[in-house]
Amino acid sequence: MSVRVRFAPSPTGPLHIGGVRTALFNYLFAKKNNGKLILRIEDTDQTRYVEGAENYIVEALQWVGIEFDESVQKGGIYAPYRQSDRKNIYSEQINFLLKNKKAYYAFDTPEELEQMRIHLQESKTPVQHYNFITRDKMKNSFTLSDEDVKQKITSGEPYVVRFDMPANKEVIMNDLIRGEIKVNSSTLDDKILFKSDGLPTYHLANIVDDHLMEITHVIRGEEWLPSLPLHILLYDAFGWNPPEFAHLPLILKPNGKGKLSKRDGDQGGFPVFPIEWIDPSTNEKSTGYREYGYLPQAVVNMLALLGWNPGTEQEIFSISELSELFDILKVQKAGAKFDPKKTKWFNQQHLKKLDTNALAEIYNKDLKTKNIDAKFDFVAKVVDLVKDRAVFASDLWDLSNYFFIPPENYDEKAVKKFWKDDTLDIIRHLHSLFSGYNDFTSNTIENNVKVWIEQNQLSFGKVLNPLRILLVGNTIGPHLFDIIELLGKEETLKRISKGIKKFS
RNA sequence: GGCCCGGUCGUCUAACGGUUAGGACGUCAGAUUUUCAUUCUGGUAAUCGGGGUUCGAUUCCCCGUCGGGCUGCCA
Repeated sequence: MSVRVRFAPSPTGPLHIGGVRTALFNYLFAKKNNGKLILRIEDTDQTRYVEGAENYIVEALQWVGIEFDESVQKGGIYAPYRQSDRKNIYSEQINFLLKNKKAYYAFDTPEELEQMRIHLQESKTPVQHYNFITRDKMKNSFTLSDEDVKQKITSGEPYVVRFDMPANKEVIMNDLIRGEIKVNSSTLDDKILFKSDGLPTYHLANIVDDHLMEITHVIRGEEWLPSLPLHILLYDAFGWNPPEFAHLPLILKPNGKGKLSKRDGDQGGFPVFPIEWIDPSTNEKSTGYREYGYLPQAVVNMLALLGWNPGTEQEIFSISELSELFDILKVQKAGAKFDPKKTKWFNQQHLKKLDTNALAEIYNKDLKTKNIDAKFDFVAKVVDLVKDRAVFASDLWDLSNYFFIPPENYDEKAVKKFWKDDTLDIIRHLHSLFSGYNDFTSNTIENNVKVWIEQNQLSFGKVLNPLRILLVGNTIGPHLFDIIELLGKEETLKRISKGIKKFS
């Protein structure tokens, strides 16, 4: 049987970076096993519907490079792929469970349920659930006569359908990552499978769809582990074979206390969403990895190694390398704390691997938004010179803006440190020296200047630092003579003259 | 409270039951450099605690402890 896995997000807001990792692991697993990856939208909670969330999910996943074989957009033979479009399927399936006494009707109001919970809490019962004990005191198929139930339903009274959770049954499960897990069903509850709004809950919908869509492996977050026994029992109730399960460890806050959340990103100054999200109700904007300047391949690399590794000492991978190497059995059991610093390092590494033209392409777009129209060749040369010191593509501007705009001011500290009484004379000499050069290439100028420095018994620092200040505005940047060559004779002399005027 | 899952440097992690417990990020120091950055070299630092099993436990078992998740007509 060929592998079929799914990523099943709920369109209740932007996709969290943890969700992206779950999608990634599904993708890698599918690729590794020559299987298919399905995107299924789980929108059975209409009260939590958020405008734009579904589009966001699709765009975000596309950005990181996760492609689906079947989805709402792409279609497929198991369509529809949006749960709100599959309502009739769930009603049919819930009737099957009802008919076979695996599920039952319940008419308790939210207030009555709340009462029950308070009661159980006060009585300090060890297991505080709507279950085989407490249901005898509630309004449901067990306590009401068949006629009453029928009457209530036909009269339009709201009802839910609950799972008839058996008592004292050892449920033995297997998880690809964690191994065997045992739970006694008496600690579980009669979960609602079908809501009074006519839609299924996640529990019902995901079992029905996974079965109908012939999903072979369910790879999802660890937060689903507690409902695994329910799911197994549901497959059993339907008489279906369950797929294999793998529950991924959670991504934790950098300090390790709890799941990573949006707040952590705001406080720690790092994104937790793949791409920018603007909350439609508050207009609040959250910057994404994309807007922050992260490369998608770096995000993928970082995410893949958060909770998994191939067992070698290699750290930098492309998504296709990961697809080759991925092994679900090697996924870590413990939650992994998110490390913003290492994430930056991953980006730096991938930025370095990027070829100059590709990076220049990105930078050129950036320049255009700043209304700077430079020749591509020139941009590429600039990029080549400064790319080693960039962590983000967005660093490029800070690193090289002086190539496009002459410095307006000179850094005060740098001036104070390097501009001495005799500096102006030296700079004047350099100006006339440069004016005489016809060959304005880095090496030639460097050799000439060095000879001149030695002849006049000056030091490099004394000459080159002030010169750098006039050309760059500060004592930073790549090899000075490379800068000079790129700037060209005319521009170099212009900047020196400007400096002479300023300091005269 | 109940149920479930976890615990190797600060962080991500490696280690057929036998290793001087390895690598990476970070950090610190040094080297290189006209500057900043890069780069290079080196240092730093860990098996949660207690019992077992074993000739020998990071590794297997039990207890404790700590951490996390779940406990909704949410997913």
